[in-house]
Amino acid sequence: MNRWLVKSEPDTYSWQRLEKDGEAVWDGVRNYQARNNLRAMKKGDLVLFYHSNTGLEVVGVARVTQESFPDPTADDPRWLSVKLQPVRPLKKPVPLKQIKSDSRLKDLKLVTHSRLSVMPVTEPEFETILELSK
DNA sequence: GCCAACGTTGGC
DNA sequence: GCCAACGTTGGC
Repeated sequence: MNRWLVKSEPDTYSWQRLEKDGEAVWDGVRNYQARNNLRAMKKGDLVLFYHSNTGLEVVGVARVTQESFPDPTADDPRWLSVKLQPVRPLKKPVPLKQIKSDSRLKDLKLVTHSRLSVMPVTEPEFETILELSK
């Protein structure tokens, strides 16, 4: 199983909305690197859900429920979407500030490549974030 | 609201 | 194919 992190501006699509909807089509990604990451997602992969712009914290864990398919909102079928379902909210959201100050997370793309919206997370990084959320 | 970082576009 | 100009993202 692989692990990922996706970013969303809560004003556009929040974790609370995902919980309410029960499942979401993760569309609108228009960046090649992010697209390649969507393509590599497998059903059952776990996904950290991060609020960008407002919030600036990891707020929940989601799961991939459908592997990549052409993004219904794109003209070009090469852009892809996946489906996500909420698993659980973090007891304590993990703020970017805390992520940046933890040496175990220094290679996380959220820190090193801040504009990427869909990124892989290693298992130790994933576990570290869950640990910080307790 | 500002600005740095990054990606994309388009002229040459 | 290079690079300047421009647009967008996202942290502060």
